[in-house]
Formats: sequence, structure tokens, C-alpha cells
Amino acid sequence: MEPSFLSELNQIQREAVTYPGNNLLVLAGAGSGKTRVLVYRIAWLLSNNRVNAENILAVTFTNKAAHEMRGRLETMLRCSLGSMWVGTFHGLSHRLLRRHWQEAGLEESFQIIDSEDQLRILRGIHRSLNLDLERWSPKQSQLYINGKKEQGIRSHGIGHSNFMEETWLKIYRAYEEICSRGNLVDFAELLLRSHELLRGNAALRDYYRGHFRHILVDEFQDTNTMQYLWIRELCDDTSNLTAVGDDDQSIYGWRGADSGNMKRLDRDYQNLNVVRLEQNYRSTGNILAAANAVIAHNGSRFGKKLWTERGQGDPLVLYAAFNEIDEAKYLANGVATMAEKGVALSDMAILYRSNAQSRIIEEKLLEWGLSYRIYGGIRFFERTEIKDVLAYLRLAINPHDDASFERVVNLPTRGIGEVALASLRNYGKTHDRSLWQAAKIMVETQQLPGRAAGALGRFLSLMDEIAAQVSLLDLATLITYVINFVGLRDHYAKPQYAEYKQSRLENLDELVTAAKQAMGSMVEAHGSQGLQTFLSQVSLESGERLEGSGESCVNLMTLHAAKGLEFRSVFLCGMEDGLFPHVMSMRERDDLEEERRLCYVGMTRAMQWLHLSYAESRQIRGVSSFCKPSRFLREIPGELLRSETLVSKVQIATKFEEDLGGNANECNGLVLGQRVFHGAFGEGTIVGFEGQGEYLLVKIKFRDYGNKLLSPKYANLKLY
DNA sequence: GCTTCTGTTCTTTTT
DNA sequence: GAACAGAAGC
Repeated sequence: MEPSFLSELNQIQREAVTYPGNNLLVLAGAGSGKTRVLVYRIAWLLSNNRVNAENILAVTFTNKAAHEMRGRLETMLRCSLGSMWVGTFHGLSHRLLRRHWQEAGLEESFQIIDSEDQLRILRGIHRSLNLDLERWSPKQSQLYINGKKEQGIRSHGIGHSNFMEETWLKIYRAYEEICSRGNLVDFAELLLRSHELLRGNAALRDYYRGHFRHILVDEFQDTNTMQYLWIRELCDDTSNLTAVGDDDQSIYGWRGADSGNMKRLDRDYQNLNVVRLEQNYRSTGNILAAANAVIAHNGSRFGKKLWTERGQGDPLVLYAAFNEIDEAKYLANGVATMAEKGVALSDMAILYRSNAQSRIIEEKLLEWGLSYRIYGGIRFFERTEIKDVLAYLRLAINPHDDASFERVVNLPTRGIGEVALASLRNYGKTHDRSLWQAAKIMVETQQLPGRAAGALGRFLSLMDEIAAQVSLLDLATLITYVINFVGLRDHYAKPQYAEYKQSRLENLDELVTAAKQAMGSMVEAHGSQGLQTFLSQVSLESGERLEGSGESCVNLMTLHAAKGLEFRSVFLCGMEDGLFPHVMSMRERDDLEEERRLCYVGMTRAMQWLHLSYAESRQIRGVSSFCKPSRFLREIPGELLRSETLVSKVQIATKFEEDLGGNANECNGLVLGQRVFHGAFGEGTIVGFEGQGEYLLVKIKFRDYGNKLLSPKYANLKLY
């Protein structure tokens, strides 16, 4: 008997969901029900006992996607799927390594470090190798090391090639050493190490291959080389692989993702069946036609054309703003107009290429009294004060963690300065010891000046005391204890941190709350086991990006952050060559194509209305410059676009001035809407003002020369 | 050890 | 324009 939920799918979706063969690639266009197919396929596999939940492995890229998938399945099937492996590549790798730490050559208490910790370690290495900061940046080394790891290459696997590489290799080796001594595992290492574990251990590999009968991967176009190999290790020709992805939405090439992995599947897996989902359920015909037209300019695509049964809908709206301020006003006006039409704020999104664009938009939304929320920014567990506490905890269960040692040894200040630290580092380096060991030895053998030795000694016994408490207290109590015992609360309450005091102290309390919550799902909340679990969880999921405000808000985010989301109304702004496509990506064809895919992603977020805008001049990094409309705009067929006209610009300007109290549409005797004559540009109309006082600029729409921003001091305008 | 000055850089970001 | 890092100054 067929499960009833199959009737909710279209013919092709159903074909993908019930495909009986063993290797399947679903090429799913934007809005074609990609996640739905994945979830339904798992549900189908589980129904009629085709497969047991524990024999399924489902891989996603973000924790959010993993949670959503599990949640949707549990709702659909009305049962708990605790035994099913659903998670991110990193989360699943971590699970494997915790289970098989010994075989993987790790210690049981290994810790996960995030990119910031990694960078700190690298900064230390650069310092100790006396590298010229101008030439060698720790950031670069980080890219190098992670790049190598993502290709599965260890330092000993690299032959000496050139001078540059020679130095990087030295850094890579030093880094590996610090990580292995400190028992630290970075994000790339999680994947690499678990891959090596499986590859080097046939018994283990065969066990997992036999265990995971079905492997399903979401967003396959975002996999990098290591992730591909990781899957390949778990999934040979006798397993069943389902990969879902869209090569047109591959926008993470710059961090190693290779949509070529989709083509590689075709070579590596026999009888790969390719199913294309092209019916779009999200957008109107006009929006799809425009998006299709843009993406058609890319070469080397799998090829896919979205269609819809929905009507054409409204045309796309294009607004040529005078500058970024005018654009922001247009956006605020557009949002307000939509809201008057009855569209909820939360159904609208303003998308931009880079975060720097958001500031001016926020400003105008604020002026117009429109509430908004921004996706992105620092997450809870990435905050300084939180990471400080976590470093104490990490050091308590893993004293050889040099990164954490350096972070907290003098925080709050306890008289352990740069000089004392340098001798510790030096001792550690020459005797191959961790900073903790170096400190112990140097204090005992009195190799340090008295004051420093005393301070260090006190720090060491402080840490010993914390370590002793770990087994006595439960997680939340332990954290409270640490915060107070080491003096972090007093530290952040100091007058020099007055600016952050409130939020920092609140965050410390919030950390305790988070610990209490985590304890709810723990078998044992006391001791190092519970702490271990908490620390790993925190590194792998660094917490919510935004507060769940109950109020309806406009969504502001970068194009990258918008992937996977949809909104009734989308404003895609900053459509200028140099900004989007970004200058950095305009040279290479591959980079430009990725930008175009980003444009495609942005456009296909819109369900009903899509507004595009660009500014004729824009301040970037403090300097104003003229801009050309984005080449992507030219790739949209003209008949799909409607240009917003000057009339509305005046209205916008007027509305804005009215909001300020009505007196701002007159400046220095110049009035909004007034006709003027300029010696060079001829006749024009005043459409707005920027700045004030001696910096006042008048925005004039000239009959023959378009928009100009002029200073009335120098422009010598004649009124008439 | 802490504050202030100066110079430098500047897409996109998850784990 | 602003955020951050390192150097200089107190």
C-alpha cells in the first residue's frame, strides 16, 4: 500500500521520492520543493518498514537545516526518530570521532576549536616564527591550512615547491603540533580526521557501510572535496545515495565548495539516475522569466528551466536612485507602501551584497518607524565574554590547551605580563611542553622572577581548584562558580567597560541559563562528561543568530544569508557593477558566474513582488563615486521591468521631509520641486537635499543630464 | 598595565 | 567611515 502523503507530490517529485534504484541525483531548481522531496523520501523509506531509522544517514550543511528536517519528519510520521543520524557534516564527524577517539589517534577529552581560536593560535605561531606582518598574515595561513585540509592534505604530504610554500609549510607543521599537544580539533580537522579514520580502518568502514544503508545529502552543490570523499567513504556502489542540489545556487565556491562534485557523482556512481525538478511553486511567471534569463548567461550548467502554473504577476520594478541615501529612502518608502497594501513586514526582505550596505538602510527604516531585523552578526557563543568563560572551562578539563591558556592567564589582569608569557612560550617551544606544563615547571624550579612566579603560581592553583570543582558541581552551578571565582563578573563591571557592562553581565547570566537548558537533555550533568558535551555542542552550534522578537519585522540580510528562504516581496538593492557583481569577482569568469548565481538566488527568493534598485553614485569606504548599473540588470528582458519614475522620487523626498516636521523641504531659500537653471546642465528640478549647513547639497534632476548632486555654494543656480 | 594615537584594511560565512 | 591592531605614551 502506498503511503497517503505521496498524493501531496507532483509526478516528478513522486518519481524522485519513490525511486527504487540505488543512486539518485535530484537536480532541484529554486522553489521546486527540494527539501520536501528529501524529507518525503526519508518518510517513504521508513514507511512499510523498507528501512529502519538507524540505517539512514542524512547530511545537511547547517544545524538549522538538520533540526528542521528531523522536526518535519517527526511531525509527519508522528514518532521520535532519535536513532536516526541526521546532522551536519561536522556534527556527524564529531560523533564518529567521539565514538572512536582511540582509533582516530585522539585523546578522549579532545576539544573543538572554532575559526577564531584557530586564528589566535596562528597569530601566536607567526609571532614565534618572527614573520614579517606585512608579508605573512595569519588570515592567509588560515586559508592555506584549511584549504589543504579540505583537500585531504597533511603537512607531511606536501613536497617543497617554492619559497612561499616553504614558509606556509612551516606554519602548518607548527600548527599541527600545537593542536595535537593541546588535544584540539578544528572544523576542517573533524572531517579530515574522520575520513582518515574510515579509510585507514577497513573493519570500521565496512561496519558503517553496512550500517548506513541509505545516505541522503542536502545542498550537494555546496560540498567541498573533503566532504565528497567523506560521503564516498561511507557510500560505495552497494549503498544507496540520494543527493539533492542545484548547481545554479552554488554560491560558496570561495570557501571551497565545488558544484563539480555533482558531475563527479555521475562518474563515480554506476547507474546514477538524474531527476530534474523544474516546476516552481514559489514565484510568479515574470519573476521566474527574469531569473531564468539572467542565469542563462552562465556556461557550464547542468541546464534546467523553471516554470510555473501561477500567472505572470506584476512586472519587476526597477528604481534608479540618485545615491545610496535616495536608494535607502526608496526602500523605506517601498516597504511602507507594501505594508499599506496589507503585506506583513515579515513577508518582506531587503537583500544586499555586502553588510556595509545595511547601515544607511537601517537609518532610513528607523526614521520611517519601520521595524526590522538583521540576519548575521555575532552569535551568542561567539561573544568575547562568553568565550572567556568557556576558555576557563576548557582549560579546566584540558590543561594543555594553549589557546585557552593564553586567553585567560591574565584575564582579569593578575600581573602575568608579556615578559613572563614570552618565557613560558619559549620554554614550551624548546622543551616541547604545553604552556601549562611550562608554567608548572618554571614555577617549581624558580626559573621566573619572584613577582611573576607568585602570580603564575596563584593562577595555577586557581585552575586546580576549578578542575576539582568540575566533578563536584553540576554544569550550571559550575559555570556560575567559575564566573564569580575567577573574578570575571567584577572584571566586566569595571568602569572602563561601562559601555558594554549591561549586556555583558546579562550575557553571563544567559550562559548559565543556556547551561541549565543543556542539562535537561543530559544523562549526567555533573563531572567532565557533561562539561565535555556542553563545550562540543557550543562549538558546533554557536547559537541563535537573532532574538525571536514577537513583532513583525522587515528582514535585512545579505544575498548569501537569503539562500533557502522566501518572501512575498523582495527588494534587491545595490545593483551596480563593482558592488554586485563585486569588484573582487569581476575579473575571473568563474567568479563572475558565481556572482550571477548569487543574483539568481536573490531573485528567486521573491514570491510575488521583486524590486530592483541601483544608485547612480554611492559612497564606498568614505569616498563617493559614480556607478554603472549592474550588468545583471541588462540581462533581464526589458518587457519584464517597469521603471519607477521621477514623480515618485519627489513623492518620496516629500514624504521624508514631512516626517521630519515639514520644514526640511526648504533649505537656504531652495524649495523642493523648484525649477532651477544651471550654467552647464541647463534646466532642472530640485528633487531633494543632502547634508546641511555648509555641507548642504541639492539634488537636481536635469532635463538633459539626469540627476546631479550639487553644492548651492558653488553651483550658481538661477531660480525661476 | 592601561589609554591614546596612528596606520591599515576593507565580499560573501557555516561549521 | 569604521573597526581593528600595533606602537607609543603615561
